[in-house]
Amino acid sequence: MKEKYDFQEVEKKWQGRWAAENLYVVPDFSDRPKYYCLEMFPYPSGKLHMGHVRNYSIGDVVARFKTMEGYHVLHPMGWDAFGLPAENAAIKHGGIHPADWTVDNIDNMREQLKQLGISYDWNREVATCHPEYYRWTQWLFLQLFHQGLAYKKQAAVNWCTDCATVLANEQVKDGSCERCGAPVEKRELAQWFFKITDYAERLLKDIDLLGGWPDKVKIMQEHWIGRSEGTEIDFKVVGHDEVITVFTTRPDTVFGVTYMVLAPEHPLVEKLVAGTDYEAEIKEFVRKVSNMSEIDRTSNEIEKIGLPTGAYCINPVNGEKVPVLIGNYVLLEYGTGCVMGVAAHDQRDFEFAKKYDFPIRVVIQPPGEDLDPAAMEGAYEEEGVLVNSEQFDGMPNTEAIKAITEYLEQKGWGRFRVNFRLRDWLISRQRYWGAPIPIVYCERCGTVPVPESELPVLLPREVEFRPTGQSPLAECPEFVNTVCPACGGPAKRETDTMDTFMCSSWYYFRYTSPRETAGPWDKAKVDRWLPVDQYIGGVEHAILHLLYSRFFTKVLYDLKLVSVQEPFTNLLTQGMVLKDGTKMSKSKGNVISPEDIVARYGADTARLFILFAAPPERDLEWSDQGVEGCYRFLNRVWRLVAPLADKIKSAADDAPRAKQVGANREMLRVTHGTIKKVTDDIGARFNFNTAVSAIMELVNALYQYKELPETDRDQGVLREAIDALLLLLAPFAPHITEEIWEATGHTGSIHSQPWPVYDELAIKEEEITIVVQTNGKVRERLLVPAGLSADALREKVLGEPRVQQLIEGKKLVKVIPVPDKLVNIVIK
RNA sequence: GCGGGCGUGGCGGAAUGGCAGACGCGCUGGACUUAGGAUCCAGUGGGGGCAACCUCGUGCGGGUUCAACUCCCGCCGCCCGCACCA
Repeated sequence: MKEKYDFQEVEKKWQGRWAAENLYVVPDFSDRPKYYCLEMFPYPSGKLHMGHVRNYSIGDVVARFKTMEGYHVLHPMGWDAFGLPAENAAIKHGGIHPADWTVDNIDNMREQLKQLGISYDWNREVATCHPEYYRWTQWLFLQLFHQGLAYKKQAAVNWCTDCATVLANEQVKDGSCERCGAPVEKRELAQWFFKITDYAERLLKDIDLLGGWPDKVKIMQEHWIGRSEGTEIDFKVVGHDEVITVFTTRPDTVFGVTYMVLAPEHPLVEKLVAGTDYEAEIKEFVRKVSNMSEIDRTSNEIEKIGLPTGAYCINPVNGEKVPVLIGNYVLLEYGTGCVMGVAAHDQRDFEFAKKYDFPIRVVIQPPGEDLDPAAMEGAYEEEGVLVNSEQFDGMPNTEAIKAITEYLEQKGWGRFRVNFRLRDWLISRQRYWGAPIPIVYCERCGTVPVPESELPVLLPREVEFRPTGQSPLAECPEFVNTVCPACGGPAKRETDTMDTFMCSSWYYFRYTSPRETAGPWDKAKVDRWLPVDQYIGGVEHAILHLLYSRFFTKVLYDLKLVSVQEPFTNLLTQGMVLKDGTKMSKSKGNVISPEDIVARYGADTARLFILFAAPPERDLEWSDQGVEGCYRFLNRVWRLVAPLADKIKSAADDAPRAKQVGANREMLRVTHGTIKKVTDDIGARFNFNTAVSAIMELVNALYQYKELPETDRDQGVLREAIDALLLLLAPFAPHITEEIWEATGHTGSIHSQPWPVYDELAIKEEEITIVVQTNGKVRERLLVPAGLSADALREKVLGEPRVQQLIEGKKLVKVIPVPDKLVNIVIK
């Protein structure tokens, strides 16, 4: 073994050998229990960033650990390779084709991942932009289409002005594009949607099945789905043959309605004002509102404005005529796009009514109080008893919710209804670099799905990349013009491509049979591997990717294409990598490049630091000095073993544990205690940072131990300790441990060894230092035999002269013995 | 506004309700050395004491308990998510 740790040489050597020996290639089937360890695949943006390094280092520890524990582990990697940056690069730099740009980036990043020594089965690599992959993305689209789950409709959709394409609801953040931050507008366009709302109830209910997910993510999804129970009530419009249907969660307040507000874009508005004095003003207002950016529109600061339409509608329960307005705060997308105004019992309505002088009618009376509408300073939203509500007077409002709904149903004026916040998933994108939607429009046959046998609908290579608001495919006649699969007549292809979240909603199935050509996957293989046992990635995907993937899995389950209802059993959302307290970004100039770190310290150091510096789900503060420390530690391990390697080689195979005494006994104890702690920290707690610190402590103990005179130590004990050290460290620092493993005379890769098992007997202490407290304060430490019962411990401690001194002259109130830990003596 | 998380030395962070600060960084001292920014050893929360020790200490204020960083209640601060949801 060389005297000095040359990480470059070591890492290169083993990366080459692992690849040559196919060490990480996983067979499809095995008798061993399976374990599917998956990290979110990256968008091939060019280079890995520290977030990737963290994500994949965590996954690699889990995968290697589970492999050593004897599981048949699937640990694949691939590329979320369609998407805007490639196309934007083509627009910006001319000359470079998105496909070439993407392939170059993939090659580059694959190389980086290999340099990190992550144990991927590269035979299973997939890239979503590959025709053999998107062929099946298109195939899956067709399955949804045939199920009636894919449909095209004209709708006011989110339009990113910068990306020049529509966005899904989930991709709009604070009224801006989630990706580029540009303002989002509303546009009326015909777009393809997936009916994820059909699955809203199941997506919500099955959150219960996600025991291994962080509560935070589950709550976010719950909120996003946003189930609420309420009542729909029909209000007839005076003088029109129209009905305004309103959704409310408070049908108990229906007798308190004094006006009605529609969303400006509500389809009825135009009809109600046509030909009236109000028409001009309303139309002007609607135009103004719909031209506002999403940011301004949804801002809380904005003043609530209402305009009368001149129309009136009839409250079915009391026959009252109430005015119909439009209001800028009413959202067309939610509920039925209108709100009934109950000023007395809704704070927002209250303020609105004050501003426009609508009557405030109390219909819920708080217990023991008499609300005076004139004196009210805010709405009363709590529970109470109904008043001014005819036959419902005197009923507690919680009961009235049900009773009034039943009454309305009986009369045919309304109905119980569950409403969701979740909208259908808009999957059309007016961009080039995505999977084409496999649909053809024929003048005679209408919308015709491309037959499965004609997939994939290939992306043409030669197109113009100008962001015009139309897909570049639309300007490519060779692509657009086709024949109708149904009648053979001339037809035009759909030119929108699919949201890339569609590609990433099923890739984890594809890994199980990545080269399958007869279908998207081989059912037996999918059944072998799914569900994913551990999924690891950033929280930023808490809603988008994870919700879409759950939706896909449920659809595929219903189609009997997969046998699981949920794709990911356990989810770990890793924290961000920060520098100087903030996210690394080019503009802040605080980016640390993984390449530099690997070049300077090696992959093992980089991985070790990132796992040591913080628990995985918390944010991690980057520290150059911390990296130095980890580098020092690996050097320390090297220097510990280097001079001993030859001796260890020739040591006996087994240290006779039972016979060891003194320092040897202690060394064994530390060794096995460390095995126990590290096994628990990785396997049960995912606390890699404390696992690493336990290994560091083992190394510290070994440094002490090796300084002993040779006659005082046992070669077998030393060897056992060093073997354990290497095995425990192997998932974190795979290269250096492999090198030392070989140098200490082992044959076969360390990564194929069984995980060490601790010996209960070796850990067992004969004597333990316990703490003696009086009134909860530490006063003494005593060495007592291990395993004393509570009673024996009490007697033993009270019998000690030093303890006698402590309690002398005091009144003994109580003694609490905690075996092997402490004794607390309560005295007065 | 609603929901979630966090708050512990100079720093990153440890502590199934049971010795607060493991491990690492930094710092201080020592050893080795021509030299060390290498390595090894020791020390390192505040205050007090020559010392054994004493005392205070986990954002703040209460509570439960023999015992609270940990559990409960009320605040304060920071971070994240959602946000006119009818």
